[in-house]
Amino acid sequence: MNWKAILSQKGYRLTVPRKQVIELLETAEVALSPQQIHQQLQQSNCDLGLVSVYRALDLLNKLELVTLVYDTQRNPGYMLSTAGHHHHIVCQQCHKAMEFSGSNDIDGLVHRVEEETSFRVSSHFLQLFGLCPECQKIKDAGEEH
Amino acid sequence: MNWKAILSQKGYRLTVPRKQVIELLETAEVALSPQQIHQQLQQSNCDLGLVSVYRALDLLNKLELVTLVYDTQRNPGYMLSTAGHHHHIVCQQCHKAMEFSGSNDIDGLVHRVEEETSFRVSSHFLQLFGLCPECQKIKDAGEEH
DNA sequence: CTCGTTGCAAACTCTTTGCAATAAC
DNA sequence: GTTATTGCAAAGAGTTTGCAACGAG
Repeated sequence: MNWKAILSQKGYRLTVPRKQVIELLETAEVALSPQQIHQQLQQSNCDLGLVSVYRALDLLNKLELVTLVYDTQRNPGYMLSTAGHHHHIVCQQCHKAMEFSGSNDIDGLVHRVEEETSFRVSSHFLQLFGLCPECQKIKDAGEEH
Repeated sequence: MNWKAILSQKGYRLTVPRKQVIELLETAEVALSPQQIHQQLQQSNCDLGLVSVYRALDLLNKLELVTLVYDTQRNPGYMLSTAGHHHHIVCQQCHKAMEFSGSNDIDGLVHRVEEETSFRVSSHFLQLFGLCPECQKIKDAGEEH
């Protein structure tokens, strides 16, 4: 289940910009914004336009190969997605992001809210913010004495 | 616990634009974007600048008198907030938004994720999307025969 | 009277679009 | 060769900022 197969299966081409964006995201633990991706690729001597980054991310997002998350300031960040519906926890300090599967836990809540509000719930967005282990250590060390 | 008291207590002035923005939000069931607020006030012969709407909302948000929610397209919308930490359910059709209190239900999830990921969770963002009762009726009626 | 606040215009950031040149297949 | 895709430049949306004029306390 690799991205190349998915792309060509749907009639999309395996182009250099798409390859570079995916390869960068594969090495990144952190969710990256379009601008960050562009910048980092420039520094790796990949001479692609910012517009292509946007278009690659749009497509990959549409194909559910990447996921869009937000930091606490609501800046967008993209990361590779794994199968299924996932939520994300984002480090407020270094912006490292991890997926977790939380749908089961939310089902009860969704049902309660449906009863309370008479809305019919079709989707949800949940994101946690906090500190990753590394940034906790840094913070704790900084707070000593 | 009215907004006038809160404003003046903190040294902010009770100005016309702030009054108009709050009064509009008091009558609105729907979460409104800065632009929508500006437009609707213009139509009510309130001649205030869009910039003032932004600044009023910024302040009111900072004072936690209004809350910022998003629709499925990630357009921002402001609504009056009630006390405590709340989440929102937003109608995908008419953008009507309602608050619900869900923190208790999420605590278990938060603890599980903290153990799974070793992150320390400090805040979360949860928003549900769906159809409000009215839009359900419209949709169901439209789907007949 | 004083100082927070407004309104305008201009700047800014992020994102999208049109179109000719390019490259995947 | 055909057609999707790129890159540029330009447009667009939404938001922020500087500053003189204004008005709430």
